[in-house]
Amino acid sequence: MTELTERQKTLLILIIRDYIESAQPVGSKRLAEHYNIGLSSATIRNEMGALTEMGYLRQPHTSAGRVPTEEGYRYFVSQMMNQAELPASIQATISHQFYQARPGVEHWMTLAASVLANQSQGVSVVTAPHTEKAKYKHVELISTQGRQVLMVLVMAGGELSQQILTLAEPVSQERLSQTASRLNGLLAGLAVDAIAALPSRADSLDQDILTIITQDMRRTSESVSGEIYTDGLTNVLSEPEFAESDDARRALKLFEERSTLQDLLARTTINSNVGGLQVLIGGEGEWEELRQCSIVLARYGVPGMATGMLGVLGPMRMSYARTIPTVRFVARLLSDLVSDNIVGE
Amino acid sequence: MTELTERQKTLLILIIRDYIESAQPVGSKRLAEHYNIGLSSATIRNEMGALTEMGYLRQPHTSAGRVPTEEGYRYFVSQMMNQAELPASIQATISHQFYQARPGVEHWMTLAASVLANQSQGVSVVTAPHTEKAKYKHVELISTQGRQVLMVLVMAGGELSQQILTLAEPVSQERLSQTASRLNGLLAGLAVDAIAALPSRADSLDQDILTIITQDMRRTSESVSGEIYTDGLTNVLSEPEFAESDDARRALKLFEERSTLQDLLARTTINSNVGGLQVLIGGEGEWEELRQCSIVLARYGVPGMATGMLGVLGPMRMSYARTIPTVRFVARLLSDLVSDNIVGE
DNA sequence: TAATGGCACTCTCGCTTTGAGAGTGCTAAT
DNA sequence: ATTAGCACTCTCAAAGCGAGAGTGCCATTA
Repeated sequence: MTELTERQKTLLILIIRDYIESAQPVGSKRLAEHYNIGLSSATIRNEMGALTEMGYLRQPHTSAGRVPTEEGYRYFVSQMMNQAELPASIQATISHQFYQARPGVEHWMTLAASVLANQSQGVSVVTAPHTEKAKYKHVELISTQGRQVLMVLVMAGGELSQQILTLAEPVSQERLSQTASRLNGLLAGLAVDAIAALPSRADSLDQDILTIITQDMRRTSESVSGEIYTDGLTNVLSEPEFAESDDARRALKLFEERSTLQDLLARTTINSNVGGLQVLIGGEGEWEELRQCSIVLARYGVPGMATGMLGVLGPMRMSYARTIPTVRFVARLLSDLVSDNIVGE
Repeated sequence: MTELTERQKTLLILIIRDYIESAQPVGSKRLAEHYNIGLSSATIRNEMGALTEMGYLRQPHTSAGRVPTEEGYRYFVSQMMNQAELPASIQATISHQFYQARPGVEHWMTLAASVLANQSQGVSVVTAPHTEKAKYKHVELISTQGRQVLMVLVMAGGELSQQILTLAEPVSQERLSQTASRLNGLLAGLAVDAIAALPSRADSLDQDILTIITQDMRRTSESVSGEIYTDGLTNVLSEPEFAESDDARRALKLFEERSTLQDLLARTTINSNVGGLQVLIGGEGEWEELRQCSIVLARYGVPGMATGMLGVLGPMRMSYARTIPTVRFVARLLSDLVSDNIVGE
């Protein structure tokens, strides 16, 4: 694939921009009229021919305008990756929303998903901060009724896990508190492997709880991501390219089922770092359901401590110019939030 | 509106059943051929005319078959309300799923939503158990880092609320535990009003936490329902009646926005009791977005202690015969779960 | 020699036309 | 009371048709 001339670059970007706005194949005449490039439609036609030859454009049928190929989008995105800051006014609005939201990971995630969905008019997904090597921080045991006990386990990084246990026999709150306090002393800062390696406890209640804690921490460690929040599922339904086919339905289904979504996130972001930003165009051959879609993804958090993902799904002709800066900005914002509020070891 | 003859009843139910299956206007000839009622198409035509006259049926255009009106559906539903148990095998499958799910309200809700969505092929919604008069049960304060403190508040009925607090200055875990323990002693079993009426505490940390607890409990008391879980958003998109118009999108949007959904649940179930079951057909004039939809709703839980809602949204021609028993069964199941695991006072 | 104007050609899209099919209501006969 | 028959109505899908938009190519221009 040969180099693009300066003029071809300008033209290509113009075409893609126009197509993103209008959702309709763009022709040479329309281009020449609407934008005052100093070129006639004939010249543009020639260049379009060249761009088509090189694989950046495509014509739906012999006599329609041109439409960007995945390759074209990829070029387009690579061009705007570096620049493109979110307007200060929008930054302020978003920051403000976070500032006055109720504190708590849960609310931040919901808010982040909502902001992303609204700004980008796409489907957003945010995963809660998560550590791969869970470390013990604190446990609480709260007697509820009879043999029921509510266990709240806090891990370093801030992840929480709650569970209702049913004990073999009723136990007083006092005894539960003592057990919790003993375990807190014993386990503070330990990773799951270290805990598993500990000798059995003499007290049988202590031992039971310890076992459950280990299970719980293992489960947390093994899961690929924290809880998943989505928003804007319906946004994408109004896009014209999804009006007819049920491609949209299938893509949404993918996003609704957490397990497959987790899989997708895991596979695609295995090598993406905090601060980085990744754009998947057309499913990249991997995901049949996403043939017509693009995803903008970023990782946020404090590497090694707790990180999460956030992203936006939209039609392939989504407004990258709007989505990419938004994702980047929200990622930074969440990173700050995490590092400010992280639960230390 | 005069009485229906026995034959008219049979016919009406047959017609609706057929329409629910086929999604197409049903004509007299088709009816006479497929079901062996001992009647000719002409007779059926006459009866259909009568039923149309009475408002139970409608013809989309002069020469198409008949389609049920909302009134028709209402009659149909009222007929099946009493009978209709879920097949034992399905009951067993569902129970089994709950049995082997991880314990915890959060997981039960997710599972309930999933079961409802799958069984009914509609959009499901489940709200977590919630009490209107929140009573204090327990608080935990966990020091995280510097001035950050994680507060976990447990209320009678089992509702949880977590929050990250930022104190004015760092406080040791020991002092936090003492505060928590003092407050637990002081507040056990109290309702929010009683707590608000308490005299100020001497210790300023105690007082600060107390204020936050009060706020939190008030917020919980005021909210109409517990957290909302949904599933199956995409199910409804494959229905033929939503293929073209964006009615589906609007209905889904309604379900995606928790605030409006809460409003809907609040308004429609204000007078429905645990055990009862309510079917909203065509939005009942109240909800423009739901003109083409029906909702099957039930309340579950222990009245006075903690109750929640669950329901299914589908097209007006949803399979009531499948949905109604499922909703009823899951409601019973959740009620049992709540009363078994309720956090006592 | 790069850019342009002109022209013949192609293909889609929206419009109307048309005929088959399904369903109805009415009436006369059983 | 039920049914067979018939004329009538209306939708839906297929087919035909013309306008419009866009293309590629070639001769001409600056």
